[in-house]
Amino acid sequence: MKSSQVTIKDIARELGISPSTVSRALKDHPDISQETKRLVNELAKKYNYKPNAIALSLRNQRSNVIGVVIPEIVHYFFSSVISGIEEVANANGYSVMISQSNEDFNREVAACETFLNGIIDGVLISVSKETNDYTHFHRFEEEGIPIVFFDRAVDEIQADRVIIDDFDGAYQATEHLIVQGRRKIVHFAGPQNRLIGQNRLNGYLKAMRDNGVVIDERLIIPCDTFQSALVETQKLIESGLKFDSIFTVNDFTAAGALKILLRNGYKVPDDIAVVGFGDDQTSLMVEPTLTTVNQPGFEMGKKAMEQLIRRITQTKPEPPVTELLKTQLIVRESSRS
Amino acid sequence: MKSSQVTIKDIARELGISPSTVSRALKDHPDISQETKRLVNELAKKYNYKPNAIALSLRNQRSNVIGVVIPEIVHYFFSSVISGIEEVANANGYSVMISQSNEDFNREVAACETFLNGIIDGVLISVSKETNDYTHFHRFEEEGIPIVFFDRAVDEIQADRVIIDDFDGAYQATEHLIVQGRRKIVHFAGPQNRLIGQNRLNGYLKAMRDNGVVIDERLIIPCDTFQSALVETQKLIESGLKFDSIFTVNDFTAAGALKILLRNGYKVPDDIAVVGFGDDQTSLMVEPTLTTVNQPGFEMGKKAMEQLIRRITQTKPEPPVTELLKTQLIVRESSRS
DNA sequence: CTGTTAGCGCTTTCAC
DNA sequence: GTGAAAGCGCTAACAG
Repeated sequence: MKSSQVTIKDIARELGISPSTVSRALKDHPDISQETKRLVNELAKKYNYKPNAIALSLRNQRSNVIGVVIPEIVHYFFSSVISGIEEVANANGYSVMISQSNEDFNREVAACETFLNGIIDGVLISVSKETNDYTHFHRFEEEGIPIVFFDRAVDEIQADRVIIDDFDGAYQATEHLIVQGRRKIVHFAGPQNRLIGQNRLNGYLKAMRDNGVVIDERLIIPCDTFQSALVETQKLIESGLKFDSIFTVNDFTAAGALKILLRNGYKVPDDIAVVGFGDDQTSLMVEPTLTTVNQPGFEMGKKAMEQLIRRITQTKPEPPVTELLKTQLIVRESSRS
Repeated sequence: MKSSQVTIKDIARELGISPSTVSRALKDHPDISQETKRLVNELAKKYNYKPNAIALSLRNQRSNVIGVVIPEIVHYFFSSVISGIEEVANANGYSVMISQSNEDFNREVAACETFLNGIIDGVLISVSKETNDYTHFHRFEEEGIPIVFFDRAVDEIQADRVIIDDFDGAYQATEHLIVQGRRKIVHFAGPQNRLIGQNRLNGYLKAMRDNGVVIDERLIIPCDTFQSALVETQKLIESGLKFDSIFTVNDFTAAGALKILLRNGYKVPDDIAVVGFGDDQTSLMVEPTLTTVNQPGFEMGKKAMEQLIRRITQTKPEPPVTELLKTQLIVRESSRS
């Protein structure tokens, strides 16, 4: 933000006309003569004139900047969401400001504080795992700044949300295994204090019941990282429990399970089938390729941003909307009989 | 950016004093009486007053916002860099605006254009693979906006850079293979219009020469994605050329090569050793685990942001600085004899 | 100790 | 068809 920017004043001075005329000429205002417009535009191009976004923001009370509060960018899913957000933002003249909470409550609050300084027109939020107090979100409501929650929503706040149909995704994945003839299906489950973990477990349970498969509680194991999957899978094998497949809460966990299975001499999918969740890039890279559930992250980002723009530009208030995005089962080698 | 924000004027009106007094009171200016300060601060707290960042930016000619132009956030490495950038930015009161080029030249130019609207104090850039024309970068120089390049720099622009010692990393990786007794080492090389691709190739070449290994040009193949590695590795095998190891420009390419090798019945590392670059999460998940070169992404982000802040706040011009970050060879199963 | 004024860059009434 | 003036929110020089 150094001083060398050309302003409307500079052009006006050089042409011996007033700033207001220049402003109008640049916006092709009908009152201005063709000749003046020509002169102004010529000079603007020559000096690479760009309207000063900050001055515009101050004047218009709109910055065309939106804020994103997101747990951790380093997950493929979240970075896909950001790409979707950016896609729609760019297409509509918005810029995107990003702040990570790193799943830490205090950082989330700090991120929201920063966004309350008047610079943003609206905010997209995915709530951190730690968060149980929602006052920092209320501040946006007070200021009249629209919020759209994505992926991780909060019931206590009246706002739009775009979320994944985790239940259905897990249901499809489990039913797929059953259709392939599997019955002793292990589930490596996510944390049960979060909806996402609950919904995926519930989808698994429902699919089992609907298909008359006996549920063995011992096959439902809390495990949601690559590292813990290495440990838990080995324990599972050594436990002597019979199982013919594993459905995991995410792809990293599946990759860990897969690795340990192979190292113990199991054939995948012949002996044990493996299904992940998320359609992370990794699912294509492991050998055999991993059956998984596609989470439309990019799509989610797009929808969330579209909804936010709708809120920012709406004239009359409308009730909050929840958009549920469908998942898609992607069958690959790790489960194909 | 709705209207409900409390301003200095509002507080002044309610207290029957002037806006300037309020402004001064809020900054604890020595001229203002304790009583007035108390009154002002009380009201400010009561109404949740926050200084309007946009007005401040316009006034100070500094926004405390920086821009980041980055190829693709969805790579673990780049998102680590962003985390590093954010870490330092937050600690110093800066906000971060992100724009992805998706390795597309036109999008990179568009991203730069947007950042030229006066909203940013400085910019961090990692150049897209496609970029061969650098005029859009020059615009920042003209406007007096400092640039720091990270990871993918450009010789044609005089600016700070924080880069990985790609040459040394590639040298170490290659020498490691040689020490393991490999001689016919394939290199899947990155684009040669980027320093990063050049340096990694050069490191490979130097290590070969230093160790008296004959260089076979046919074993140097342009290939830098998972998908292309699937194709190129198969072609390589079918070509009948003899090789005993592959060193790739990144881990995804290594993962692709690994997959095809295994599918063709090769044992890794017994028949063919594979070494990647980047220490992506994937390198641990594939089977066997992948020997790779650690790139300190988070560190890079921090250093780049620190350097940018130095530029933004510097009083007298100083010559450009290049910071070279050391890599570390991580030996895993894919190359251990 | 506090108020007035001017101005950051831009637009938009209102006036001629 | 064009200009002058006011104001978005804030601050700093200048006056008292």
